[in-house]
Amino acid sequence: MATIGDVAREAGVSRSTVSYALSGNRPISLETRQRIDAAIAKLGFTINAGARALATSETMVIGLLLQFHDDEFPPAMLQYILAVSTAARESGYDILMVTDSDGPGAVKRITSSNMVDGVVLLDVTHEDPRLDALRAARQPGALVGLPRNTEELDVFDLDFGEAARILVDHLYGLGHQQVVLVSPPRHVFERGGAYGWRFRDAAVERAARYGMQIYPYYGESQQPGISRSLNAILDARPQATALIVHNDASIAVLPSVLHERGVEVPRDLSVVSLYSQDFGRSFLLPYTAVETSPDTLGREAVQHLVRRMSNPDDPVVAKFIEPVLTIRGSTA
Amino acid sequence: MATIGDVAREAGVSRSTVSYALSGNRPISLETRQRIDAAIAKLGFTINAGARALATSETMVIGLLLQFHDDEFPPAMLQYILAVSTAARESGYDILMVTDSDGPGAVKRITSSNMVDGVVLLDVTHEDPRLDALRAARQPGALVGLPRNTEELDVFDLDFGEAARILVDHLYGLGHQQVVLVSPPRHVFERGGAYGWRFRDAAVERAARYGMQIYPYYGESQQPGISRSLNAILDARPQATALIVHNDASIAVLPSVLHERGVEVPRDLSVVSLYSQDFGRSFLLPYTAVETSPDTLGREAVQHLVRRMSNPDDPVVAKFIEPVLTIRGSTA
DNA sequence: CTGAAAGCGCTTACAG
DNA sequence: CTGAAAGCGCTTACAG
Repeated sequence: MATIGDVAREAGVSRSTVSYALSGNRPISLETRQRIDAAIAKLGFTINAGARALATSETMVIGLLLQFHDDEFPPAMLQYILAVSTAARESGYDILMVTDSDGPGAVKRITSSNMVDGVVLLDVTHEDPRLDALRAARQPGALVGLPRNTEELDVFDLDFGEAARILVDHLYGLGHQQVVLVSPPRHVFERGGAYGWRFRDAAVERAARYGMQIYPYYGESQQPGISRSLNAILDARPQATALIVHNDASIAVLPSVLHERGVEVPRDLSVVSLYSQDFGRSFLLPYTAVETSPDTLGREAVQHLVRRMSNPDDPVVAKFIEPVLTIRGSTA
Repeated sequence: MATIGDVAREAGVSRSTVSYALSGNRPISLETRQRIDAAIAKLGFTINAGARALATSETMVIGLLLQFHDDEFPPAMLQYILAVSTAARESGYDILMVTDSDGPGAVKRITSSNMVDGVVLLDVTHEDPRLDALRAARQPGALVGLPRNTEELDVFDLDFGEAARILVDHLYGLGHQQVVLVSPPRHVFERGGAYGWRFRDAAVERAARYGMQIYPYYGESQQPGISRSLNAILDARPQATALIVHNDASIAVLPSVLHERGVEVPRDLSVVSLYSQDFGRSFLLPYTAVETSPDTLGREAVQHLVRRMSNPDDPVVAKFIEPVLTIRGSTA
């Protein structure tokens, strides 16, 4: 492999001049620049990323930490991964994707060995064990999901409380008094997926204020449990006129469950949910829903992370994406 | 950050001794080793991955190249990603995940800048433009999917031809004479997804040999097109007694389509398909099917890649995973 | 506008 | 069993 020294020799200049020509960090005369460009082309030179990283202490790599839990729904996760990856490239960064089951260990490993300039944590839980490792790291991090203690950390998430209020308001405005809520699986709550209770608690509180009856249930994440649980819930609350589904796996299955029961939306039952547009298109979900915006979220997290790398002392950010309701005519 | 020099000073030994203690590349006396371990613990030393990579020319990172096409089904892709990531960690490697839309450019970028020791390409097409870039690289690669020209490259894929024959044989053995085949979307064929025609051509040929009628169709990948196309296909071939579905998005939707049509499996129609067990569990697919084994495939690709890194002159490998039929009672 | 030299944090022949 | 030194391929103050 050609090195910067080979290029320098070929162009008849010093190595530092080649380096400066590459980085643009100081003016180079047109003639010199042309000789260097010619030498680079002739030798097929590409800069060695590792050597540059060692000299500059910048790897131009962002760590992406994720764990795939059985109670998650794959399509949703992939949306976040792609959003983060795309946004990172747009800022000139590559993605080191780490899926170790030992999350804290993974954070420590990639940060303390200086493999990355910063870290994005996906699917952050209430008491996420990775956070201490991240706080101890010299690299900054950006979280997707809301932990109990956000100290020192930049946080990005949908405003699930507001999402719940928007959906309850929407149903209340249409006169619904009896509403069933299907939450994420119990497992998600147990491992601290705060979006579960943030949504549920806000929905319950809002409904109470209006004097509505709301019946919260855990949904399931794996078939045949999903269909079974939806049927059981609907059987248990025949008087309910509306359904709020905050559960990716359940909403994906809902159309066939309702069809099988002979329930027509919105004639027999109003349905609202939360999911991204892409997700809805994959699964033919014609429901009025709050957009979950994994693209926006992933992109914001990366962009803020990149900004923080250069401005470590900026104030900590907690950004909650404004929920937007998309009316699709599934309520009456 | 503590460096190897700090550790050496703290332990009262030379930097080389610390390095050798770390790598285990030469014997160290017990006493020295203990002093070094104590110093490492005291200083919280972690080796700098970039500096080590520069000195050894080994990054311990594998590049994972993928592109997400609209005509693909997210859950299947995520299975490959996780399999590759897990297998890599088991061999001590991290994953640099690259999703650039410019695939060849991405291969060139990460290989020529020495960011990775090897590359896994997902979703390889018949005339994959990334292959030339890979052949030009000094790092080895492993492909998942079968290109026209496999020269110099290690290839891993399911044996789709054999999978087709197994399914046709199974239907023939049960006496079926009129069979509909739903292939991947037309787009997949057009961009060179060889698994589409490898399966279809083998199925057609096998059926012809038995004197069976087989009717191949392209499926769709996005709702509402998927349901619509399945209905159109079934309408067009009322005489067919069996359905072979080689299309992730279509098989996921099939249960609800058939239910809606009042078709009972296997009483009214026999159904066979290809999908992984995990995939079937996510979508409640009770069909007799060939297992697609993304886990095995991803793992094999990584393990061979790691082997090739140390043995660059081993003969090229083309490994086609043996299809295994899982009987789930959806045929009669 | 350009160059010589020190330094980033490691590894590994070479020597003892 | 251990150390001094050169080298991996860059960047960047310092000097002119």
